Amino acid sequence: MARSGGVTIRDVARRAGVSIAAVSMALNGTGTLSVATRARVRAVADEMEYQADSLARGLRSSSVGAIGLVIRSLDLLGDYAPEGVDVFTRFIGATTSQAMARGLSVMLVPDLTKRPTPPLALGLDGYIVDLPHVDDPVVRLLERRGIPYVTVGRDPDRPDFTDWASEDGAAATRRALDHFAHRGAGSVALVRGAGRNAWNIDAELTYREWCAERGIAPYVDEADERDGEAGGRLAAERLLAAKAGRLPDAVFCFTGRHAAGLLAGLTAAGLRVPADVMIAVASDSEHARHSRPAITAFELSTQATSAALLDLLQARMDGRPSTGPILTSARFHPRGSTKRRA
Amino acid sequence: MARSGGVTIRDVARRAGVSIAAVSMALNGTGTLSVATRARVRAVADEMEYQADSLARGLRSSSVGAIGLVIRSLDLLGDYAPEGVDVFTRFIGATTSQAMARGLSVMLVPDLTKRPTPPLALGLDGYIVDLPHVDDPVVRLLERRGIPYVTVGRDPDRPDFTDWASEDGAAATRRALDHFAHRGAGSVALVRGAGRNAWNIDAELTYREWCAERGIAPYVDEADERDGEAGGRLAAERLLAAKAGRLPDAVFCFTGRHAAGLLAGLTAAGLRVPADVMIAVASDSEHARHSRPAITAFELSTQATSAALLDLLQARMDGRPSTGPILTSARFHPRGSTKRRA
DNA sequence: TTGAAAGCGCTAACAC
DNA sequence: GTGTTAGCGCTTTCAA
Repeated sequence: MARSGGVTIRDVARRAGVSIAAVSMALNGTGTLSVATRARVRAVADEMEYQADSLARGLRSSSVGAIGLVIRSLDLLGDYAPEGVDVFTRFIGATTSQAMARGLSVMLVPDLTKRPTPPLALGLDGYIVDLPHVDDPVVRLLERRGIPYVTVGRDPDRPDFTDWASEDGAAATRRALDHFAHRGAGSVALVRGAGRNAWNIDAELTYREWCAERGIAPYVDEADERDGEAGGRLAAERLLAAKAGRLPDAVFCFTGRHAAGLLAGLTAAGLRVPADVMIAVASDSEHARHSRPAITAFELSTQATSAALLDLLQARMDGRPSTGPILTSARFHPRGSTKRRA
Repeated sequence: MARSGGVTIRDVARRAGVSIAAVSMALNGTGTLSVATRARVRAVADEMEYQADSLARGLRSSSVGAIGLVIRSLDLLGDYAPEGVDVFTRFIGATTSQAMARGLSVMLVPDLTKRPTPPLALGLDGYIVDLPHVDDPVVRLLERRGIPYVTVGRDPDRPDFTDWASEDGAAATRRALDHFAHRGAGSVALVRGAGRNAWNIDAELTYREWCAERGIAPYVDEADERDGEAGGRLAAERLLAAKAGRLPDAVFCFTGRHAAGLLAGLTAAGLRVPADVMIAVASDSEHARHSRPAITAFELSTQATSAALLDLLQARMDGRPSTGPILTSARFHPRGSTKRRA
């Protein structure tokens, strides 16, 4: 008791001289009550500042008015506030604001397949899963439990699943590669993340297509997201070792920290950016903005993506048909790292 | 039913050949059960992947394993993902990560005094209130309901309340002002936010003290946080009008957007920064970093503050005595906007 | 050492 | 129209 302030439906019923059922109906606008009773009950409830306990209500009605947000990349990173990575925190803020506007609360949930399961995690009305990876246990769990969910980026395992929204990664990748070409790059390398998610998989695909179209030999390296800048530096070393004399004219990275590490690694080896090698990154970040030179990057359309996701999720929760997938476009910010004469 | 996956305590009891009470006791380590029974029940529960429904559990035990996070500044701003403001989203990420490490879930809650009350809001175990303002209804509500809470920044109304943590605003303000003085500033103006919170109130106090110590006439202006950059531009106009011939050598702002607007306004009026006027801001942000010149700013120690708050909150929830308040120190980043010869 | 039973606060059938 | 009643899944006396 008392958790919701002491005053329960029983108190209101007593005071209004009706049954608790009448109170419930009056307040929820259900059942068949006379207008008079309904009004009187409402008045009494207001006066007593009665608030239905959402726990108890949820227990009955299987709906608590809250959704969960799982950021798979952070689960894998093992750090929910990584330095210099504001992509996720922005996304969280945007999603929260959009959800609140719809009367939904948002709960940040860490990998809910790990024990102990975060409290309330399985009681939420729905989920947004950011970047599910191949064979993702979180998606499997939600699926098995029948909890509605939508994803950021398609589920790599289920081409038929349409409840997802995402930045248009293919468009961004092409834009970056064209930008390189336009700035005189003949060969372009790619440093993708290690995570088996749509973001990494699809952008690599786009890159390979683009190379094929131009008869360029692709060079794809992979850096672990968890390694952060160090991962980028390792990629630089591998690149230098592999392509010794014939370094690519440009490198496209997927994460800000890799890009920053790559920049540092190449610079340390005596190369000049952008004169010798250009660098661009698929998602803007502190690292991209603060490197010297600043790294050309895409600013994600977080607000639009969040709104799309909530539209999709609410449709799912209400049993309406899916209108997904929904693609949003990132804004391109050319910076010093690609500043060459066209 | 089914909300937690279909398998209930009843199923486990049946399968283990015991009563549901025995299952509850076995799993919670309560009551007096034989070691054998306890073990057997646990085994069965594991095998069935049984998970207690935290809603139902909360209904009985008044504890759901989740805390709420209310960001008052965002409530007032009316926008939960304002552009160029990453202070809050960072804070949310940091708090969530720290909470998860302690087995707590975090729910982001908008102003819970507004109707309709966000679901679950009143059922949470405790709250972190970011920057309560004078006469804050959220604090009053939590107080009245007896829900444990801690605040970021002291509650301006209750000097005796010790369950708070914060950046050391006084130290930062002094540091900025000294930095100005060291760079040759004889007069310094202040542009504070309009919010009646500890952040604004205390920093103004520090500023006035600092001025008094040096016999400098204080100039304090106030810009509404909701106005963003435009608010800073208005402050610039007022400053130009008020101090016509004798402009201050430097201005200290409290928010990144005000600082950026101020910079834009002064520049538009033909003034040069930092040559004519220096600018610094109390909290780092996109605007501070991206302005030209970049604006000298303090990078808040988000992680440390979050950790401190959770320590305090857990103490409160467990009924342990308070060890607050706890102050953390922001890191100073001198940038172009104060780049004058010392 | 165990089980039966009484609720937590609420909603939704079903009687009246 | 309105009230009675049976639970939702769980914890916790209290008797056995």
